[in-house]
Amino acid sequence: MSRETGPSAQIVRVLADELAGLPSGTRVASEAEVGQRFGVGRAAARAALGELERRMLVSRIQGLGTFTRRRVDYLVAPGRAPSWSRTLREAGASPRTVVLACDAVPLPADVATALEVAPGTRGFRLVRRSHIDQMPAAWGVEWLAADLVPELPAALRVEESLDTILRETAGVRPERAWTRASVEPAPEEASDGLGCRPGDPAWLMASLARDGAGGRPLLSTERWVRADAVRVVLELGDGRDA
Amino acid sequence: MSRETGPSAQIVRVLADELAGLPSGTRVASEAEVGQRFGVGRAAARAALGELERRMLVSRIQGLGTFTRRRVDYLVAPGRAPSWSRTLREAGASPRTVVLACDAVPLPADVATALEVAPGTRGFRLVRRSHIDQMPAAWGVEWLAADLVPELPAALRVEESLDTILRETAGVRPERAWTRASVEPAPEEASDGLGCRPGDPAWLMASLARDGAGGRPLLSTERWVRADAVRVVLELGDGRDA
DNA sequence: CAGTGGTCTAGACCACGGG
DNA sequence: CCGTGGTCTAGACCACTGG
Repeated sequence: MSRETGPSAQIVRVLADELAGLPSGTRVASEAEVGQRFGVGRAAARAALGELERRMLVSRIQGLGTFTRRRVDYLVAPGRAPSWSRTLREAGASPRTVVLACDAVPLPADVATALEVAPGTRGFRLVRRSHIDQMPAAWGVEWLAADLVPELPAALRVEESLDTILRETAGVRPERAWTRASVEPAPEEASDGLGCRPGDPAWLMASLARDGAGGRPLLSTERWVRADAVRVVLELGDGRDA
Repeated sequence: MSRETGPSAQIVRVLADELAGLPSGTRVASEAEVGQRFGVGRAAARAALGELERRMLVSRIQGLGTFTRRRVDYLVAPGRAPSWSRTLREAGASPRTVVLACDAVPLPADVATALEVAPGTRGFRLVRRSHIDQMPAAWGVEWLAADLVPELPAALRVEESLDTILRETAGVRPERAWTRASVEPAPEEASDGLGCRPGDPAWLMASLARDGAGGRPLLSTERWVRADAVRVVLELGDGRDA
């Protein structure tokens, strides 16, 4: 263990230690600065910084520089509220969500089945991107029947949280009924929405929320979540164990 | 979309298409061959092959070459059997597990608590590595009380599957009671066991199995699973939804 | 031994973002 | 405009694998 394969491995270790204590968004030395400091060429310095990015310790932005980044914990477990906004706020982050599209359309067959309504029922197709500390972190499509919140577009201009809108306007209590999650290299469609490069690891999460009172399906979502922005933790259990 | 940032992006697309149909383990062109074929230098060819590795389409082994690789699906859901071997065999893979350590020791406090026995109770600390198609895929520690299978070391020399041993020797019916899973850059400890490089994305899965009849805790595990070897899919749900 | 991937240097041009 | 990261070339040495 701890084999040295070259100078850059040592640089990675030194920089990773130094970064450990810094707040999120702090500027990190540029490739040229790292090269001068450790007496290596640009390629070695670049390899070291690239390794830090692969380990999700920094983000590198062309034209801007390299910055420390934190991963926010996002616990998904039965019985927990399905709200992205609230979950992240409780974790100390400042989530922002922007609406990219909010179209009233007939629900496609598979969505209608999941929402337990007749195919072709009017609904909303919502495409949104969520940011954490100004960085894109999640992107995806959400579907819901139109009769739940007929004035959804107007409501979204006032309140970002779909969970809150459903509670206060539709008078329902959304609960996580079903979720499927995995990690995939982001396809181009997703990396565009996430502002990352194709192939970067990302969570693909599909879920269905039901009304706590009555059990009516409320919301069907399929979202991509950047793995370098959110540490998704999934918990399956009978509740007896910590 | 589909912006061209350089020759290597095009090479990636071409090679990814060609690889898509090949069986797992097929040899892929070397860096030199790719460079000659596409008329680029070794750096560009290397970048393209590295990108394919990042996308989990190939494995690259120093001194050997580059080979296609498949990811095996591993569905984790409530009610599903917790057996690694059986789950993967059903997925069409040939799992092998080697025992790295099997020590009879007093169970440490946290494990004893999880297994609901008195601290210091005699138990087995099992360290194992699992392979899929001869490639290391999982590694980790498993704990169980010694009275369940007093002859565990001998039993493991005959039967690889801990699930089978528990069923046939201890007469219990292991069921997944609790699981926590996330994805982390593999720390050095884990990357050694997994035969990958530190920082490669890997699943960290902790779980507890209970006896289906009686509910006694049987097995507490903490395993690392290579994300490029296994496509872990987690499902939380009430069973009403597909 | 030859061939593979892993690392590095030196130098170049480009794309991007901010002043 | 300058500095940033992204890409590329040409060339070198090394570590590892198999025959």
